[in-house]
Amino acid sequence: MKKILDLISGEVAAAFAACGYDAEYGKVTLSNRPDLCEYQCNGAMAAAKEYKTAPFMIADRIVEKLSGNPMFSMAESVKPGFINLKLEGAYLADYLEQMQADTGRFGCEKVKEPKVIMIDYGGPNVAKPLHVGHLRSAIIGESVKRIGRFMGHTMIGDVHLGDWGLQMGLIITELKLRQPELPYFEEAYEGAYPEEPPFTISELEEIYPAASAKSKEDEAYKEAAMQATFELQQGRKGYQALLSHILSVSVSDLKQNYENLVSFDLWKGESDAQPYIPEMVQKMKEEGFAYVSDGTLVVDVKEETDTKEIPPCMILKSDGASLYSTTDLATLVWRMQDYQPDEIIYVVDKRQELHFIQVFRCARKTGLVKPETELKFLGFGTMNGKDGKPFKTREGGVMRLEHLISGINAEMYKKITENQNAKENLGISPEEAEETAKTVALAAIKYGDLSNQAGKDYIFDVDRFTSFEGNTGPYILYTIVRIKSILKKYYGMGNQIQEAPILAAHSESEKNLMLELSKFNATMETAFEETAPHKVCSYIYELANAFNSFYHANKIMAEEDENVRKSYIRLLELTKSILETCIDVLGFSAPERM
RNA sequence: GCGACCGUAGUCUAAUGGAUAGAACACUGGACUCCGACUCCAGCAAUGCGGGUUCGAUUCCCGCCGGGCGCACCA
Repeated sequence: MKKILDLISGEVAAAFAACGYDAEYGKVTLSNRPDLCEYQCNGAMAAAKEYKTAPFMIADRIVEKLSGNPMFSMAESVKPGFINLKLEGAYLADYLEQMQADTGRFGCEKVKEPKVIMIDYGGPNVAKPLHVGHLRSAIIGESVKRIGRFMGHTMIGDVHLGDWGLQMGLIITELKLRQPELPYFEEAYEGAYPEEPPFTISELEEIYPAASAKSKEDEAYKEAAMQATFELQQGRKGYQALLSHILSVSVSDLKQNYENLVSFDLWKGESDAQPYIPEMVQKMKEEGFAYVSDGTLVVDVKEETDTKEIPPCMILKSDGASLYSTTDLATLVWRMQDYQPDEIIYVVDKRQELHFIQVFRCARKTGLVKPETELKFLGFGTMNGKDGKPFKTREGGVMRLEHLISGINAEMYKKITENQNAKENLGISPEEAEETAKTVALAAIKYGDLSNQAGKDYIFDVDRFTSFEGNTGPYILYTIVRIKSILKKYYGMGNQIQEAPILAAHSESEKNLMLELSKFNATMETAFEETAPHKVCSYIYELANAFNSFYHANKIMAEEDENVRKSYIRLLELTKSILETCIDVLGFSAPERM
């Protein structure tokens, strides 16, 4: 289905053309003065210069041309040259009728040329617990993936584990110190390694920070860790076996922690890029891109238009070990080979932008990706606490993700049960309350994050996010639940709405709701094009508001005119479907009651 | 030092170069005999400073002030 703005623009553009002006000037946008009109066209002012005519003269002519057009209930020109429009109620009702008939899509067409888009998000480190820093990448990445999928693209989400750098060397070094008798450290060992890992997840989580701390104080220890990293990368068997243990223990733990939060299509890591490194490096050398500088192997990525010196992209350290850039580049090798993506989106902390500029430029220069493959850096800001500083526990440490989530679950559970006891007793059992609390808590967290522009820092305020009032996830869910409740009651009384048409609006609040509903397809499109989930959030907030205003201004079940009543119910159905579709692409869902 | 980013009501946040800068929280005042009042309605209140481009600037350009960030052998 065409977007309503395009349909309107079509009419207005035709009017411009009929008056002898360029149809391009007929572009219509949403009004920014809802008190005056619903849509506006500013083309007359832009056209004034070209045709050397006063803008309001042009606007007057266009308005005259539009008079009698069944699409509009109002078309007027306002000085200096605005063209203000209101949509005819019957036209809008018909548009919604078509939307509802378009099951599951509600008027939003899939793209004509679907792309294969890989999305690199999550980025947890093995052997380290997930902490709040991982939350944004997961939430934003998941939503971008779902929005893209809704638009018809093939979206492939890859967790891109941090499993290859110095951290692995640190763990090996520390483990060797603690359990030197293990066969993994015996270089001449020929036998099979044990199947059971020599540590549990909690031991692993303790080993890494301990090793990391030691390496900062003990130079020799750090040397050993770097040596172990290098040997692991060179394929030393015992270390490789240890790596698989670390991975298996860690990944099963990560999967558990990510459950319900996000779902990755691929569980690849940096280590999966290792097999591609030697050949990639060799090729870069042969083709003259890579050269030795200060003992390291680098590729220049400067460009003439740079306003500052962009350091070269480092491919190998002076000891021959690979590093961050190396695995990111080699990861591109297998991604191109296995999936031939048209685009790759990296959802990463914005502080890493320079690194990705280097990697992207290097990949292009050395031909790792096709020239037409788009590499996009979607940098997100820091999640701060109420004090405006990076989010910490009360003690000042890093907050584990599972603790953050369980804390909010408990908070929501409290609210739901308190409400049960206080005002409306819906007969929710403790078990249902617990499930519902999880659903609402997830919505609170995700909505709180996604309603901000990704690139900006934001304040994670538990009290605000979990509130049922204001621009919050729970408010959206409440609205959905309320609609479900009304519909349930309506159908429960044996009512049916088959064959009932959606009627033109009878009131301002109803028309406003209908106008909001009609924006669905345009919202999804821009949210995808701008990789901006926050646009979906502000849309559903406005839609929820429009619904609640309508609800208060009109009696739905008690409406006397049966046709009007049925039309109202159809609006509720459509509102519910669209809200549910939107929260689904944001990555959460609504309970039956709350 | 160099570079890029950000600066909007008390707080938090939105706005393809357009009209009177839009919400939320907080605050003030209203609305439940009724479909879920965890709701709704009304009010108060903001573009860091100074130039420039434009018919028109939160938006584009320049300078200043303020804030966090990044600058090759961590990831």
